[in-house]
Amino acid sequence: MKPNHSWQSIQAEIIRRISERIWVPGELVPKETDLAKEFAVSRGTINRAMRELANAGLIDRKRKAGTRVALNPVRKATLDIPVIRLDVENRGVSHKHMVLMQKIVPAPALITGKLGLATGTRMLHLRTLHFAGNQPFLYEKRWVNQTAVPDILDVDFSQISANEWLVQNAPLTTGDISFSATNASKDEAETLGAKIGEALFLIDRSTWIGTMAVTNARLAYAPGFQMHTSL
Amino acid sequence: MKPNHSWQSIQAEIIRRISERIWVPGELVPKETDLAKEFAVSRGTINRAMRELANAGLIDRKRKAGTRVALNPVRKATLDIPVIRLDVENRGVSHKHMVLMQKIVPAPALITGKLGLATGTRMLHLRTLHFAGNQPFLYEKRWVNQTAVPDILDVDFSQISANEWLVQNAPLTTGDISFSATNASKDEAETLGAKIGEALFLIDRSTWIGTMAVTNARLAYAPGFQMHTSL
DNA sequence: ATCAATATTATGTTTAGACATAATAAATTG
DNA sequence: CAATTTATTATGTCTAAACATAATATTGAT
Repeated sequence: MKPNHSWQSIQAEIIRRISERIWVPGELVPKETDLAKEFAVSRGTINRAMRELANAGLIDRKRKAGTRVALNPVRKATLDIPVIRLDVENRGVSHKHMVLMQKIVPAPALITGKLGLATGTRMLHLRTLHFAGNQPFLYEKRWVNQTAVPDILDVDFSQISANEWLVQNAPLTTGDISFSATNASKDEAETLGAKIGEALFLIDRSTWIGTMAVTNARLAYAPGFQMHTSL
Repeated sequence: MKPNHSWQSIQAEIIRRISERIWVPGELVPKETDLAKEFAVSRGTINRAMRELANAGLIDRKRKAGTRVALNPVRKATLDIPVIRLDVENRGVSHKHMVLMQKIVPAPALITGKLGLATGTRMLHLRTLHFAGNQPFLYEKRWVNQTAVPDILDVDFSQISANEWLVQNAPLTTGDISFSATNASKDEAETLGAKIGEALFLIDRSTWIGTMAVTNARLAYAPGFQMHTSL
């Protein structure tokens, strides 16, 4: 039998029924076998269409209990976290970076705490200023666990930024990110060409390979920066 | 034949091979039929395991050309955008809100511009202060297109916040979000109990149903707010 | 050699059937 | 009646086979 409906068209129809309240939030929707009959497709196709909507939080599915339209659909925004160089270049300007500091010292407790390392662990500390064209774009303070990526000690960071080296050489890390706002310190203001106290967008990211802590980066963006995405 | 490998265990193994560089970025990986043989599963199971990795940007797949490990894996962070009330309650404190202003006036050009409405369009303007426990949490300035959701004019916003009403009554909107940082204005500082100039985390969100603009919300979070997610 | 037509191929989708699993409902027991 | 066991059921996963589709590779014509 040739399919009159692709899983994508069925998914679109399901979304329509939810958005137009033909299927009411909190209520059961027809089961897969019934929908399969209605659309004249196999159950697998219905399952494919619904599975992604469940992942997206639009519907709640439970074995035996059936499928319900979510009461409070949690909207999910996906943020692409590209390499900083590509992030800059995608804005249509050239990227360059400058290493302001590079040393191996015992990391502060704040950092070892976040990464779950012993206090006083000696780590590679880097401060890098990234430029978008001639404008300071991002001030990066990074701590790297030498034990996790020993090769990093041989890297010439004037050639490749630590950010990019790590993405290429320690891919597929797990991690967590937090976004916040902070008033520019004197150091940050001078480095980014901002005024002291000016509001900066801040990303704090810690990454691990398995359970091995790799790096913590504190990214302070120049004033006016916006991170943008669509729903 | 009973499966020795679930699609998830296969996916984990693929991830391992990529992260441990057994499969090198840029290089072709074995084709589905070969992997199916190796893991003694059907091709469908391999496809299921790989498809999600392709969506996640970890691998690039092309018909006939095969599958390659992505050169610059773009990490994707997914942010849950829940109803503000649930966001607060998930932090373990009670939520309440207070409507500070409610009026129907011609919207400023900044707003109509973002939403693609005619300049001077009369819109419902709301200013709402959300509390986490007794602490101001979020100052919301919202513009609503009455034409898109006429029922909103009858809503008692002391009972339900505009945010929650819209999530429930105008679900499945598309939209875009931008995140930034701003220095607290006098109004914002007084409302949120912050100091003038203090750095505030800002979310600006515009939503549409199809091509019909629904609302623009400017959410200024109290100092210290962090938005958190994992990779 | 260059360009267009054709064949090949890896992934994409779908089906019908089967069994697994989790959650509920029903039946049974104390 | 409450607590436990058993049956039921909707979703979750998997298979083997088939056809569709988009790229690439090859062939053939100019």
